[in-house]
Amino acid sequence: MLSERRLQVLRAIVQDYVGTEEPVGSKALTERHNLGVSPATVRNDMAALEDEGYIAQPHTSAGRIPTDKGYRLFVDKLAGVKPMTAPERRAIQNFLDGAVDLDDVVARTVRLLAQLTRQVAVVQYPSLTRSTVRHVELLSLAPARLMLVLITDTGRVEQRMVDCPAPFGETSLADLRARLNSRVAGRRFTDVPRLVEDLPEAFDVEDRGTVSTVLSTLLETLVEENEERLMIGGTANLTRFGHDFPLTIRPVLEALEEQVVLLKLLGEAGDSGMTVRIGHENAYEGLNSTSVVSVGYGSGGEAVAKLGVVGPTRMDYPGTMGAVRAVARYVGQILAES
Amino acid sequence: MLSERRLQVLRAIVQDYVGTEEPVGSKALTERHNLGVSPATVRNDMAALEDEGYIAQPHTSAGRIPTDKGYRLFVDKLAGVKPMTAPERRAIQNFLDGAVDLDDVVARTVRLLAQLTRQVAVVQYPSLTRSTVRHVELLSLAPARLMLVLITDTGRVEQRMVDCPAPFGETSLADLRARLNSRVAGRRFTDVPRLVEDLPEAFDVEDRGTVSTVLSTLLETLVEENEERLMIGGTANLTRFGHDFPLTIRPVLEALEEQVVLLKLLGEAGDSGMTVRIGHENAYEGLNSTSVVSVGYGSGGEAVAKLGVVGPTRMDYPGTMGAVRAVARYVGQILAES
DNA sequence: GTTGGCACTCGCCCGCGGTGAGTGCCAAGG
DNA sequence: CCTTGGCACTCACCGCGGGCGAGTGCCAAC
Repeated sequence: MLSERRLQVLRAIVQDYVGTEEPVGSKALTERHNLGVSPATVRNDMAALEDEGYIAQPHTSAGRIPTDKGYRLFVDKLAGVKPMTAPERRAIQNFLDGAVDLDDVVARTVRLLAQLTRQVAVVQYPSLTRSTVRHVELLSLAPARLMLVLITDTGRVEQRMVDCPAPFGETSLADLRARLNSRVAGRRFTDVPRLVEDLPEAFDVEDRGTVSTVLSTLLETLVEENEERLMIGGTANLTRFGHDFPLTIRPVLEALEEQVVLLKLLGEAGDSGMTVRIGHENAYEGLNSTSVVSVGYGSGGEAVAKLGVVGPTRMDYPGTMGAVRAVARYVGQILAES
Repeated sequence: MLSERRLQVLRAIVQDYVGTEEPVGSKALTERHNLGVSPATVRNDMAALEDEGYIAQPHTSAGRIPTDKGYRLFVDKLAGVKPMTAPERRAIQNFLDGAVDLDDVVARTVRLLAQLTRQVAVVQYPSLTRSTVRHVELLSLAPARLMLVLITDTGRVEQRMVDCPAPFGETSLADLRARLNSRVAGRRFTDVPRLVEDLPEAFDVEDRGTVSTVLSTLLETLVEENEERLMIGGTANLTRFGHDFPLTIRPVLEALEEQVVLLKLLGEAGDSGMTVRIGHENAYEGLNSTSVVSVGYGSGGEAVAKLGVVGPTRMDYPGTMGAVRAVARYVGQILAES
């Protein structure tokens, strides 16, 4: 177990390194933080911290930098979440309040997060599986061609074309529309399959084919759109990454373009509370020198999607976590209002 | 006017520089291209080309690199568009054929372009103003709350909430829906305002407020969504930019996040045929060291939107132009089919 | 107009020593 | 046992100078 002072030394190292981006030595530490001990003592502590794997030196006779393990300890035990200041909170609210629709909310959230944290922001669209159906609409485009429109409680809209096996009259269409909505409106997406199962039986034999087709298209939409979308922004902040550019930045950009990777990343994070994944804790290799801070957000108490930021392991964790948490809260409020 | 051989020398310089990324000298030129003259002669030609501003030397006693003006001449007079090979064409078609909806078409197009050109791809969503209305749908969500759904011939769907000044009965709703569609279905978006102008007059006095609200929401949608969306991809290719990284790449990433800038960029390009903007020809300062190759695409003979790539001025113009043109054609086909 | 020769320029590479921040170790003191 | 000052050592970084070589411009000859 590490003594209290050694933890303080680790904290000081992390803070200084995050600020200066340069390996920090014993002398600089004692000068900038009044630890009440001499550099020699700090050196002993640093040696101990290095033995335990919390810090490392890039090369002999240089200062120390935190390891992933060091950051982990820092985040878990040594640092809190820095709350936003009142003006910041007002700015967040004002900025998000101007949004006109769901796309706009997400777009604004991304910009905001990127600006606040000066890092790459990732925002997942509210998930379909956890939402409820607001309305299902059926439009007749041609005698044997329908359009199915699905509207969610989060304001998301999905549409699909349906080619009918047989012509489908306006009366039948109105009937189907009414029955469908009475069964699924207000219900969770996951419940829909069960709720519409026996619907074809209520129709004439000649219409059953079409009804079945419509239903299977609806179910497909639920499944397909379960491959959720997300929006990213602030990639220009990657240029502040470090000195050894191309090699660090390239895999990150590649990862950011692979939505599958990002979704998995967000998905792996815990469902409740904020998750911080540091360096090699990220399963995806290209993100081994980055940290991901993510949190769920939603209109009620329940999270419908996640958002977060991707930045260098050398990041201001308390500040970043504060910003992420605050933004998630306000987005939740906005969604609840609309 | 430049002699034929001098043009050939310029062409050779561009080709070599694009290949090697290093200033090219007279000796290397005569070795790699059989120009039939000696290095000394080429030196004279190069001096002339430099006088005219087509090439420049980064510093005294180094090889030459093309200037923006040099690239311009190369693109206009010296290079054609390199057609895609048959296997490439098949690959493009196969890849795009798998798309399930408009979003997917755009997403696939971006990936494809980025991969083919190894540069940053930009694809604009088919524009609303140039499209026609397929269908307008009105849904009653609450007694005084409607949802307006607009479906375009390109498969795009936009939705808006409408808060009615007064309750609106189902009969009136069906009436409005029918009248609206009979007037605007199949018509161009730009014609819609004129076509619905006198619609409120056909309704009872108590409904006119709502009808007007619906109509103005519809018109707003047309205008607002005129701020078109686009999708970008392949940003990881920016890492292949050059040696002086951060300074070059940062403004480009910033420009790419500013959709307004990109849209303006695409908008400025000519409406028909392929446009190449080289270096300082781009109005936006951050893109002064990049070239933008863009072309319109559309389902019929008419362009409904644009797509293109952004890359270093030192790019393979014939190959890039070939890829851009080919992709635009196939996307047009896909849109026409659906 | 083309060519070979030639002197010149200048960026790049490499090895050099000086500098200084930082370390590890040790012996002395609380 | 922990802390502290002292001290020798390491090594990245910086600036300097010289050799190298690709590339140039000029010129005289063809």
